Amino acid sequence: MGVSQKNLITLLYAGSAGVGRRFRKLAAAGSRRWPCRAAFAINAGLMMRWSRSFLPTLREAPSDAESASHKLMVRAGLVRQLSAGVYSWLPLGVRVLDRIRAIVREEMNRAGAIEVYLPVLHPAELWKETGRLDAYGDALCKFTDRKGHLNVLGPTHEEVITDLVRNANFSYRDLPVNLYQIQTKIRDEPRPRFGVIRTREFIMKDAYSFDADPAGLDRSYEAMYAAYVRIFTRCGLRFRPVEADTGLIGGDVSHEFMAMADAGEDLVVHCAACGYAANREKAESRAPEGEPDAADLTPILPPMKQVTTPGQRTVEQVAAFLGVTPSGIVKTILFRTEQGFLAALVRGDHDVNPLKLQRAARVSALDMATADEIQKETGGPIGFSGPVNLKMRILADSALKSMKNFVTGGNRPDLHLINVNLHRDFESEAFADLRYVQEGEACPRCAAPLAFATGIEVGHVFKLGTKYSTAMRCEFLDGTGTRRPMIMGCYGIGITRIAAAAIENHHDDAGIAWPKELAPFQIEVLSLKGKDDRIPPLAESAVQALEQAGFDVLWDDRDESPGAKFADSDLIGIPLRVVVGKRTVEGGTVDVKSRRKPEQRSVPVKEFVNAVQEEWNAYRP
RNA sequence: CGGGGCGUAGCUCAGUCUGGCCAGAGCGCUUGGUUUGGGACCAAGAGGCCGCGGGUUCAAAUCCCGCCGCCCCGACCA
Repeated sequence: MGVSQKNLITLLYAGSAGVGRRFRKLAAAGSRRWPCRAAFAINAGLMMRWSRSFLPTLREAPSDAESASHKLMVRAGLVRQLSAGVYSWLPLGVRVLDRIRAIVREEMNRAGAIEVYLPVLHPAELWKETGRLDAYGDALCKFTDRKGHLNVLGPTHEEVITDLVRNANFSYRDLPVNLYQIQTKIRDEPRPRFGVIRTREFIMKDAYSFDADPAGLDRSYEAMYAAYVRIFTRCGLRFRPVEADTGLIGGDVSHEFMAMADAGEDLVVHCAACGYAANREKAESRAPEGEPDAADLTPILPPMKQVTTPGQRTVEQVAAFLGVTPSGIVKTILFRTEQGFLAALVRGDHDVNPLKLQRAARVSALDMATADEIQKETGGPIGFSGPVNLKMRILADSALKSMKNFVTGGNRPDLHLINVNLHRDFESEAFADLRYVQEGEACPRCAAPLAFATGIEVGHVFKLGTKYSTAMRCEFLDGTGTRRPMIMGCYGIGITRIAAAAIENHHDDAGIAWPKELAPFQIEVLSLKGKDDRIPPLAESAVQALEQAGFDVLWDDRDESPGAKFADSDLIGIPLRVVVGKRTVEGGTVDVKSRRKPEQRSVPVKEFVNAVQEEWNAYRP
């Protein structure tokens, strides 16, 4: 008790001096021990006064917010919505974006990628070259300029980067090259949702690699994959790389990086036993073993029979009507392709996966047939299609191999067939995996049951091959003097999405608890002034001591009640909190608290910078 | 694109079904005072094209028509 204010201020500074000097010395010596902190040691950390910034916190979440991250981002004053899927970023949010961008830059540069900055405004001609002006669909924002030229607001940048590289006139000696940018993308999403997770305007890091041969692409891809693991680890995300489908383009490798969270839009199929993970489009399951081929049993099978099923269109209706289970029914789904119509056969309780079907059928476009088309092609109405006497390509899911005496549509109104059997009653052109897996099925690698989980796609790496380089003649001269298309890869990261995913992964009822590397500030100093005018100068000296130690500090210097400050502090989720108040004046101590721990430490002022440093080192992730 | 819901103060919402005092509350904001270690208290205030346009009516936040905006669910499995 009764330490004079001057002494306290002196002590607060003294506590920092050692740390500050140590950082300076290390920086001067070019030490690699604290590469990230070196700059801060020379130029002290940054300080912001709450009262002079723009940090509008809200006690209540806006009514249109649904997910935890959406509510908290608005309440903590990180973002404000302007219109559907369009957000303004406020100072605290901007600082989070800065941290994410810094991590991404560091890791991309470390992986050998080179930063560029490409336009958002693209001439439509470029998009015509690859056919994507039409193929991209309604999500592409277009407008006509004053000269009457059609322009595109870039939703992605394959065309622009490919144009840039083809005009650079690279030879094989210049390859590989990997160019990246951090840029705002515009996509007219049909349904923006979950706050900043799916928006019409968002920040993305996109990288494009150009290689001379497939082995080079493999190396580029692996370098990006490794960089992504580092990036999402540093961002503190609970993530998992999952196998993803690439469609028919090249038939190559693709992985999505999913932050596992309830607010996720994507379904991840994974195996706890062996680590297999894939998205819903790509996921497979192990076929049951030892099933007899239906053909072997043909002689003892009962004859196929027609049954009247008035108005029974869906699998559920037919199953109930005939007293069978959906797994005893075969669904016949018609698709329109560029080569005409084809029928996909799957078990009644299974669902056709158009991507797998497209691949198996080797067609480039696939659309479900309309009711009119079904009537015309099968002779029967929708709901009564079947493979018997059907005159078109028929592909069957592998699960049909072990089925016998099943039910199908009869291609006539109110008619189904029972005791239908493969080979005897109809033929399938091929058997293949044509369906989505279901939860609990056997893992394709180890046969353990597969589990489902939702995730937020925060990154995607993709072996493009030569789709764009061929279409746009992005070529290089190889060692023999031959012109060859470059082999491309593309690699995206949703910058704005990471902020939301990090909050989904790190929050509690009171608010956000930022991962160490994403926090907008490292320390928040609360001054609980009351009527004591000696406290603000003490708080300021504490802030300065922390700055000198290299920390970025937010100082809540507002004239608010303690309760309001504590509540806001928990809400915005700065990792470490330092309280300067009555106890500092009376007892010569400040309170240091980690956002991740329930209790706080009371430490003498002369030791407080070291205590903060200790807590900072212990803060995970 | 289909279905559902909502639109009243900066935020959360009541009032609308059953038309009728000056359109309300809490939070936030301003001023004064009292408070000050977990969203303080008292008092006085400011703040509304009741989403927009049209109609019905003596009278519309409220009823009718049209439009716009926002949110949620779904997007064809025969």
